[in-house]
Amino acid sequence: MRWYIASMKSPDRTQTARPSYHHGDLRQALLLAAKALIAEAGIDNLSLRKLAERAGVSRTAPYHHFSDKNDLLCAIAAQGFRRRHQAAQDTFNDPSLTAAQKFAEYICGYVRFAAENPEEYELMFGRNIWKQKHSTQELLDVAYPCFQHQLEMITSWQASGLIGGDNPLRTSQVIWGTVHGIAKLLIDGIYTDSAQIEEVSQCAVTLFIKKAS
Amino acid sequence: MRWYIASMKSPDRTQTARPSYHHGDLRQALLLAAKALIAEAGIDNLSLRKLAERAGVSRTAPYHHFSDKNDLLCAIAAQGFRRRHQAAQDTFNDPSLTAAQKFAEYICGYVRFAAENPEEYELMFGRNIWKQKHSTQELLDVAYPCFQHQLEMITSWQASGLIGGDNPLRTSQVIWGTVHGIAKLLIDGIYTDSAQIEEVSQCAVTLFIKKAS
DNA sequence: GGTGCAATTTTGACACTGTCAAGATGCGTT
DNA sequence: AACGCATCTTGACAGTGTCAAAATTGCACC
Repeated sequence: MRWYIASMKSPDRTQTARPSYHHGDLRQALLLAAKALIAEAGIDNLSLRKLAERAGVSRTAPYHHFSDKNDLLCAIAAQGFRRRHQAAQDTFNDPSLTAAQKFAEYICGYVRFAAENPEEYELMFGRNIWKQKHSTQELLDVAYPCFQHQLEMITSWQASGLIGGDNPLRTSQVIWGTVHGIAKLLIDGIYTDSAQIEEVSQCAVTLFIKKAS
Repeated sequence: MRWYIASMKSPDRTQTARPSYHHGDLRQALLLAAKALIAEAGIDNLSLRKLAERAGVSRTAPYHHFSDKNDLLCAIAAQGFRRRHQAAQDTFNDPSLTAAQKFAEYICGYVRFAAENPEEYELMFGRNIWKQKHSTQELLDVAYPCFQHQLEMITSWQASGLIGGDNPLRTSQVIWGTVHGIAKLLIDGIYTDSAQIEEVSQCAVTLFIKKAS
């Protein structure tokens, strides 16, 4: 009966009211609540304690579903990679687009994705996650194919003569760097005018595409 | 005489032994000690308390020289901007270099600077500093001319026909994005092999320089 | 030389964080 | 019905940034 009292104290549970002492699907509820909290106040203001309270459980309950705070963040980042990977594959496999259109959509779509989900993108590429051994195996398993797919796309565009360069790996590293850098400068508030996103992306496209001259 | 006892407890003071109760130049000592600590254990592991202990003062002493932890970090970041700005100016004003050489040196030098001072670079562009109103006036005063100078350099290279694009602002935003992105991916450990730095930078140079054909 | 002021430093305290250990609770299986 | 195990809670600890009030000292002025 104790949980009922706790439920009265914090009725603002992201998920539906817990039907019993055991939550049922706390892991999912935590992920949802975490994303909500991050969207409200940013990553820096996310604490496991606030998160637990939001989910209507005690402080240490999350530790039975995530070994660590970092583990939770990696799980959210993994979701982001899945979404981005799916979107990139969709445009690349769209038969109604020319190679040039696909390339332009890759560049603009990448930056747009980061601009529309700044906190999630920050999580996906935050230094705390990738530096050293902080990344979960799940994150690696999801992120690596995403990186690989990027490499394949750019390599194919280069092979078809759409863009310049000679070494495919190096070229794709540069282009990835470009979109990543634009996204970062934008998210971090250094490119203050976020209305210019599309223009900057478009400029990048024209700079990389080889002129047919 | 209390300070003497304190001095015995933590003799590892970055600066020389404090000659009196008043430190003399605690602000400078704190900046030095902070950079040392960051170099040892990274930004995330820097706490004001450890820093104060390292400098041989009490926990709250730093608050009389920096209003905030963020204020301290901004001061370190400002130093980084000054160094980078100086280096960029030096190469740009070097009369023994051609425009193409200057451009290549700008790209490679930028990435090299970030790779050689990863923590400082992280500080200079960390989201916590630029997001919202977290940046000090001093930081703005130092960083803005640095950004401006970058814009001028790239604009001049574009005007001389060395690199493509039409809108100077957009072009320089893309190129800055490229070097920033490469640097970030490198620092955050996503481009694992740091021996490729120069190759990637060089590839970026060749991708941007207009072929004389 | 003594005195008072202002700069500097310290001690104490508070709220908050991540995380561990030990106990409580309830579901599923035997 | 009873046991085991996954799940959740309470209690606790070390660490963090930061504020308020007290202590210490250097310096200018009489």
